Amino acid sequence: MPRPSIKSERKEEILQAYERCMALYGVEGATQKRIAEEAGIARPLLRHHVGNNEELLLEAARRYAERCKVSMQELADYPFSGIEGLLDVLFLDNSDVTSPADTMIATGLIVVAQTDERIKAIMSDWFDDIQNKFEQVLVGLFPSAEKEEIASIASGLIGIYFNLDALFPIKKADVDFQKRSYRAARVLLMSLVSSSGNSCPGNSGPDNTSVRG
Amino acid sequence: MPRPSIKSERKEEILQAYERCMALYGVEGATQKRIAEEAGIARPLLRHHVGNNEELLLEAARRYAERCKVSMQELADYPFSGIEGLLDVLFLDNSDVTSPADTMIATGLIVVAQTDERIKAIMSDWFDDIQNKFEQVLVGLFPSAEKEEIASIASGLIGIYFNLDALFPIKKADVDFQKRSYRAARVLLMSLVSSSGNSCPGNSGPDNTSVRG
DNA sequence: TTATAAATTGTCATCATTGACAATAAACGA
DNA sequence: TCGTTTATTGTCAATGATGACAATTTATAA
Repeated sequence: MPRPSIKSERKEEILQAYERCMALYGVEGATQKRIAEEAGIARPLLRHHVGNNEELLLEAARRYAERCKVSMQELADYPFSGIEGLLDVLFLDNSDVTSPADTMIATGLIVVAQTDERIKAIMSDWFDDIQNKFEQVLVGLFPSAEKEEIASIASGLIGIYFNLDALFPIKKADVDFQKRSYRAARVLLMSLVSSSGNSCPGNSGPDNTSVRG
Repeated sequence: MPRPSIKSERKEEILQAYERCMALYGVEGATQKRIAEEAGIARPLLRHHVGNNEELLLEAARRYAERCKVSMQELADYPFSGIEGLLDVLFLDNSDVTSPADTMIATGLIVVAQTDERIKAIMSDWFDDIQNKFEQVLVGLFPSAEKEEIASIASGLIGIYFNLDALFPIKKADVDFQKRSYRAARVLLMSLVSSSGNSCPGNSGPDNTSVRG
């Protein structure tokens, strides 16, 4: 008899709007007013569907981490043919493991993690998962490579990849920067080719292909 | 006859306090109240010595970029003996090219750059300078290496280095992560050893040495 | 149709932040 | 000592953000 609850859907919409605001204005700049406008609803509904500011932030962080986990699982499950395949997925704009906005949300949440232990725990797990999934991908590509070497290259790749996304607002037009990141990532991957027994799957760069614009 | 002006000194103190607040609370979370408390002065003095919110932010961004420029110049002037010397300066905690807080300030300013063209211009120059200085260092270490290869490795190193700092709040206790970043950076540098005609300056890792705590 | 529970809207008090200005205290030269 | 300029403090209004609640509307089952 009651009116059917759409709380879960609305909550999802609100948290999505929250993420967009965090990416654009920073965590502290993502006010309820902006979130409500972005979601196209009235502000009091934020409270109704999710909760007060504290609950909003916590739920948004949880949702963000969960969303990244799903993306990373897809990455880990993807049947990469070789180094170039992985590089394309990570650095060419047709795919979307994560978006620049995602990385900017992460940097904002990491700042908050300094003063909020719950956010810190969420983001710590968030990063561990990313590291694990990158290692899984590399193990798939280089089964005979040393585990420590795999882990190091994974961390390096993540760094280069995150850096590219984090600088997107000021470097989106800088194709050279994108190419350099691509090449550096390839150098890291190539080190696994030579150290393990694999054959080299070619080393032609992205050169004239379209890069993240 | 007038009372001597200490505006420049006070301004410096205020902007330093502003940076500390940005690193801890994010750009939007760095309120005048917090800045004044951090600087140990009364809030109206912010206005007196620097200006309103807009001027505060712009001056802080300028000062930050200038400070990084100086650090980067020191890095470029440093007489590195070899790969390990550079790696130590970048990844071991006795040195301080930039601090984790600096990287967090940068990520915050980059978010603001999306909605403020002046900040965007400042941060774009900021990054170009860092890229140039890293390339200078690498040219010094590998004079015969290809220019494009130098540029790529520089970008990769910057990414790994920034990533390490950006994740500091959630990974400061994770020595493994720091070691992995170090090793990945070494792999990048080693690629220049083999591609240019240099002799290999050794490949012993940081293993049991103290890493950024 | 009607009861029920949820969604939605409207509104208000409270608090925090900012901008602005007046008033006072301090330092230095004449 | 006195005058001038600056630093510093105190204060207030305006704005914006948040939390809370009442009132209304809506959708469904009985």
